[in-house]
Amino acid sequence: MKTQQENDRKLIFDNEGIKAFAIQLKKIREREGFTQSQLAFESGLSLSQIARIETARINPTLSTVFTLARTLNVTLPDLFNFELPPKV
Amino acid sequence: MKTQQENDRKLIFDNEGIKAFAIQLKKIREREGFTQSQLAFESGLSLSQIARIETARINPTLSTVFTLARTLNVTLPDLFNFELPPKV
DNA sequence: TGCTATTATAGCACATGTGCTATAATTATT
DNA sequence: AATAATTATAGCACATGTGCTATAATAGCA
Repeated sequence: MKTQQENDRKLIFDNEGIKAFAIQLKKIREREGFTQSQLAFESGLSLSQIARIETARINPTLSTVFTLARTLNVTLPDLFNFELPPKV
Repeated sequence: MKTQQENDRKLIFDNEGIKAFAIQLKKIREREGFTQSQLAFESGLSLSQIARIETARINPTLSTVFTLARTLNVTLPDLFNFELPPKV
């Protein structure tokens, strides 16, 4: 019976970066005049996923982020125009 | 017995975007003078993961990408300074 | 040509992202 | 306050990202 993390694999979850992205997404979404619901519908992503991203509960994939950028009609440098906080 | 995809869940895998990012990462990595191996070691990511990203085999998470940006010492707008291809 | 460094593949196990559905909590509107 | 709109949580199932290890393929270089 294996207990959790009995080995040495270390997964990275970048809390600081994920939080910063959450704030940025919310800012851009509101700037572009979308509700979470609209963004979900138009992007094909699920509403729960949008909420999870904006509350920094999850670590989204690039595919998800790219889909958001396309739907919001913003460039990647615009969407990623924020300072990446240092790892704590 | 469930067969694959007997339901309607559609997962997005943004082939075009992932490929564009693969090219960009390789470009930036070489520009910054890293081998895949060095980048892996210094970032704490696995070498296989770096290779998988640069060959567009996988859809990395933001945490992974943020870790790469920090190690390569580039800003996010720099790392994401490429055109997102339209979804086909 | 061989040797070495570098990059790419492969397979496994585990962790987790995502869709879906439902519900709760919060915020805006009247 | 009451209602509606919006956002946040939760739980499940499935797909897949990631680390690890090993090996193969390729590229540079003597």
